[in-house]
Amino acid sequence: MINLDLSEQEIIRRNSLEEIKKLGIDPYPAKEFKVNVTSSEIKENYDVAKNNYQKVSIAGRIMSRRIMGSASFAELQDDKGRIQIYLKRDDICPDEDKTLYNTVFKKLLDIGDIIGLEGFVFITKVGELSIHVQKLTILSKTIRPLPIVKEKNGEIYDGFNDPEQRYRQRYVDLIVNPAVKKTFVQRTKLMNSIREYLNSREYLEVETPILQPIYGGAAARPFKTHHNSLNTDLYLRIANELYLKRLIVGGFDGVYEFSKDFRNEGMDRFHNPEFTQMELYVAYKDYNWMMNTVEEMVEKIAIDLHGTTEVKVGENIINFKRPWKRFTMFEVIEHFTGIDISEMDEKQLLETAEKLKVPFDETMGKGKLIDEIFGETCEAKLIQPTFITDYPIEMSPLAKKHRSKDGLVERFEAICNSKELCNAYSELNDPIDQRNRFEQQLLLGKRGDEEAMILDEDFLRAIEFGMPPTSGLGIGIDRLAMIMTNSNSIQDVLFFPQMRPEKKDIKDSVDKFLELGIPQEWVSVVQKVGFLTVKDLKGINSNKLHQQLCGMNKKHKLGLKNPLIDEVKTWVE
RNA sequence: GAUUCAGUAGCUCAGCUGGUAGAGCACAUCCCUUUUAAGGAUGGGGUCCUGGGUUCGAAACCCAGCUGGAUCACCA
Repeated sequence: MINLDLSEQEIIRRNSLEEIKKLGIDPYPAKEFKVNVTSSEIKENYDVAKNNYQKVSIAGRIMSRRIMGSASFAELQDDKGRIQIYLKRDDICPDEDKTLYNTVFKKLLDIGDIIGLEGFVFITKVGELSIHVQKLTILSKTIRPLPIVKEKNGEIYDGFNDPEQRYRQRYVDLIVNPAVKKTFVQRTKLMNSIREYLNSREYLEVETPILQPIYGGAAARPFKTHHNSLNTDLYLRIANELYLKRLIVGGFDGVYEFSKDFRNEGMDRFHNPEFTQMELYVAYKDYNWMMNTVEEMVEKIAIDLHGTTEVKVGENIINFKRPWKRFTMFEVIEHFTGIDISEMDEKQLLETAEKLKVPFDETMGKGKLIDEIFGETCEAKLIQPTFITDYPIEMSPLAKKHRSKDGLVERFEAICNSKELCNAYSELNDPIDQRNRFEQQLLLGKRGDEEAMILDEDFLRAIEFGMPPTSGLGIGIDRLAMIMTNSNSIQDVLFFPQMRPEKKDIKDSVDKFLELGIPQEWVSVVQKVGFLTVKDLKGINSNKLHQQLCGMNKKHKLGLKNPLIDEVKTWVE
C-alpha cells in the first residue's frame, strides 16, 4: 500500500531497496569493509610514472552520477573529499550476468548511497584523476534524497543554504557543504592546540561537576534541575571557577578544564544556552604572567591553524602576533573619548555618561557606570587583540584588589574583533575579603539583581585553608573558534546549536480510527486530508470528507473502493 | 522580549495589477562505450507554512498563529 506521507522519490527509493533485497544483496551488510586509502591521499600522492595506487579499497557516498550506456562516471565522497570513479559494465560484471551494473548500479543505486569499491587509480582522457572500479559493494542504501549541490570554479549552484534546515539537519549540511566540515575540523584543532600548549607545561586537565548544588563563578542566570533520590535542586554550572580553585587549594599547581557551561539567557549570533569555556588556574602567578601566557597561547593557535599570525575575519585582518596592545580601562576610555575619568566620583561619572550619550540608570554604581562607558565608547573600536586591565572592584567579586590602585582589581580582558575573548584575574585568596565580597553580592541580589552571585560556604571553607596566590583565566572557545574560522555566527561553530524543538503533528493510532468503523486502508487517507486525530473528525461535514477521500483515491490512483456517503456519515458522528 | 524580512516540488528559486501552479537541478522511462555544475528525448511530482477574513474568485490582499533569519536589549 502506498504511504501518503512519503514523497515520490522516497517511495521509489524504498522500492529500489526491496529490489536489492530480492536480488539477494544485503543493502546493510554487517561485515567490515576494509578501506586502505582516502580520496585526499590519492590526490596528493598519485603519480603516473610510479603507477602507484593500483590496488585501492575505498568507501564513501555517491554524490553524482553520469551514466553513459555501458560505462559510467560518478563521484565518491569520503571523509576527506571527493574523487571520480569510473565503472565499466564488463569490468564489474566479468561473467554473463550483467545485473550488478545494469540493474543494481544504474537503476537501484542513488545519489547518497554508501558503497565500497576496489580498483585502480588512473587518469581519464580528459585528465581527471579517477578510480577504475573492479568491484562494487553496497554498504548502505539511502531512502531519502539528498540535496544536490553543484560547484564549478568555486561557484555554488543550488546550494543548501536555509539556516533552519542546516542547523536542524546538520548531518545533511556536513554531507553537502564541505566548508562546514572544515570549520569543525578547525575547531577541534584549536582545542588540541590549547591542550598541547597546556600539557607541555604540565598543567593537569581535570573534570569538575556540571550539576552543582550552588552555582557560582560568574554573573549569570542558571538552569535549574532536580535530583530525585537526593530530593534536591541542582543547577547546571555557569562556570567552573570555584571548583578549579578548590583544586589549587588541594595542591595542584596548574589545572585546566574545557567546560561546557550553561546560562539561561537570550540567544543570538554570539550566544547559545550551552557554550564552552576553557578555564585555567596556575598557582604562584599573577595577572601579568597570565597576559603573557594568553598572548603566547593564542598566537600559537593562529599559527597551528593558519600557518601565520594573521587571520581574516570578515572585513578585517586580525594579527595575533605578540605583543598585543595593553591599556588600562581608564587609559582606553581616555584614548577613545579624550576624557580622563580616573579621578571622578559617581556624580561626575553620571555627567560624563550623559555627555557621551551612554545609556544609564539611577541604580548603577560607580563600577557599572565605568563598565558601561567602556562598552559604549571603546569595545566596537577594538579590532586587533588588545588587553584591557584594571577593572572596578564592584564588577569583580572574585578578583584580588589591585596592588597599588584603590578601587580597582587585578583583572584583564582580551578584546578582539570588538568582542571579549577572555577574562582573567589575580585570584582573590584572602578568605575574609572574599566573604565580604560575597556579602556585597547578596545585597545586590536582595535589590533584585538576578545575576548577583550567591555565597558558597564550602568554597569559603576551602580558601580558609589557604590558597596560594593564583592567576585564573576563562577563555571562550566558541568565540575564539568564530574568529579563527571566520564564522559570523556561533551557530556555525556548534554542531547542534539550540533550536526550538520541531513541532510534530500528534496523530492518533490506527486502532482509534478502526474503532470508528473506518476501514484500515482508508485511515492514512483520512489523516492525509487533515484529520490526524479521531477528535478532529467529530461533527464535520461528511459530504465534504467523502468527496475529499474519493478525490484522493482518484488522484493518487490508490485503487481503493470508494466508501458510501452513509458510511462516511457514521464515522463523523 | 521589541522591530523587521522570509516560508511555493526532494533542493535552489520565479510567480506582475487577485483570474486553472512555473523553471533549473534531482527523480522516472527510453537512447547513448570517457563525462567535468550541464549528453539527448519524453514524463511524473504541490496542504503555495497553518487558521480565519475580504472577494464571484486568494499563492498573491487583510488579521491571527507557527518556524526561521537579521537588527536591538540582557549575557560570554
